[in-house]
Amino acid sequence: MHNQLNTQEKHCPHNKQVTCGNCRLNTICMPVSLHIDDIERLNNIIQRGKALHKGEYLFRANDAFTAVYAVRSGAIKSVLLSENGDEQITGFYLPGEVLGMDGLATNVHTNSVIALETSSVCEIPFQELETLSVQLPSLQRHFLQLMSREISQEQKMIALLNKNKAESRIASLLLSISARNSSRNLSATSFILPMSRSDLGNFLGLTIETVSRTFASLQQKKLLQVNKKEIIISDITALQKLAKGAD
Amino acid sequence: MHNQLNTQEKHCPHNKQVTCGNCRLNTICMPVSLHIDDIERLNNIIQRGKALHKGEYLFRANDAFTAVYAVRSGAIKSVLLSENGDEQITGFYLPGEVLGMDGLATNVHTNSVIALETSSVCEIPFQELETLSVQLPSLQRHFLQLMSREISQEQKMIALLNKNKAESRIASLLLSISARNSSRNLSATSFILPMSRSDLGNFLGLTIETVSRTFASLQQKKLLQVNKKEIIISDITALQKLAKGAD
DNA sequence: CCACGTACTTGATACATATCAACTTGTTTA
DNA sequence: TAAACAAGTTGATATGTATCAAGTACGTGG
Repeated sequence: MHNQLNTQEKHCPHNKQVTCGNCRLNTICMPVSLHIDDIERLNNIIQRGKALHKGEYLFRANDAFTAVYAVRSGAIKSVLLSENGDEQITGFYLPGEVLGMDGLATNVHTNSVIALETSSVCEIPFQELETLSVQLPSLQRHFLQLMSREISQEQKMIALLNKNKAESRIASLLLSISARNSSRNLSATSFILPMSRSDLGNFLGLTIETVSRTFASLQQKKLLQVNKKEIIISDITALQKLAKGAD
Repeated sequence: MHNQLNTQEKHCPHNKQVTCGNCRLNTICMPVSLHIDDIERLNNIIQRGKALHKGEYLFRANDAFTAVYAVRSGAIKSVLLSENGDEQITGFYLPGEVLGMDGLATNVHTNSVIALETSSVCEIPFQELETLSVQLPSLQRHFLQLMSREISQEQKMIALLNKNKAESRIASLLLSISARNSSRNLSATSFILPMSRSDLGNFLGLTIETVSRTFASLQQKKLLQVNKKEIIISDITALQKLAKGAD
């Protein structure tokens, strides 16, 4: 029922004729101006349609780094486990987004990556990607840009955590998901959160109680309607103001 | 007087015969197994010895991205300015470390980069680096690894900010500087902090008062001796425990 | 040498959010 | 259907750090 909102993204695992060339997400995943036959070459190295059920791992910390992954459908989280054992969610990944570059520095993944719901991903073997990049400078450029964007995102996250209060953090996260949905031609104001309150709190550095209270407060202020994981943004301007505000 | 500790790193701006091949920092900056003539080619594209005085900008947010930079001597901070005007220090860079990749995604820098003390940097024009990378796969690899390491670092930073209290944050930062000094064959237990309390607080998400009190407390617990910016680590084991500890 | 500004320290109080606890709701298992 | 469990909500209290305020130490320029 709720899932209906996502229907247009449901991936049919038997639909094997999807290619990078005709993938609806290619403007997000690989928005690089490649010649049609270059896209074909990229297409040839990609393993499509690896399916994951909710809670399943795509890879675990300390696994060998062999590939990066593009999310095709569903939603995925990446988790860093610190020495003292507790977990830090380092990102949520939605369709069209690329993950797994954390393993590049040491050839070993530092994060574990887990499906938040039934999902599918395209696997892009790194060695082939690297080889192909040498021949296609724009592909190399694109890949560097992907990583640079990740760095920028995390820097903004650090600023968010250092300066902003609970309401502002929640507002920022909701706007981030809203914008990413919007770029996939989904509603910017009405969507289902793929993650639990606990995941949200972990990611944003808040307890689940604070997350819960903040949703209640935003709802009371008429900026949102919250029903379980279903979010309707009623006043996106106010939400944006909140997200920017130093408090 | 204090600066004596750093004497061995002081860069003589007139010493033009330093090359990548003989640079004492090349194991940190470009620890890539290049043939001797490949190092020479890298050397040829690098502009050496750009000098900066304390407080001077290397580049500013919104400047065009044209190069990355390796710190040769001194210390440098990078600062992200958010929409509401307040600043977030996103990193401190010590000799041998590479910065400036924040501009890659959009060809415009998102950070401003400022010298914390008299410093010098090597400028590595990005276009040339990119061209050379195509011919030298190990250089390309190395550059990707630099970026990946930056991502990992920032993820750890996010975890630190989300889970750890003031003492733990300060301990982590001191240990980070200690380790980086150590890798340059400087003392791991006795050094001069290049940044102000205010910079420290900004970076770690603490007020300067809290930074000050935390130093006082760590000193009282006999983990440190603090004298202005001079730090002597007395009990590095306890400090490591503090840094890991969830509180 | 003194006045001034900047960086830092120390103390008292306020506040946002963590923590602890009880409860609700929905879901799975027996 | 009941029982057990997981996820989320709501309330009362505790706590770490921000904020406000006053002061000290140091370096600079007059």
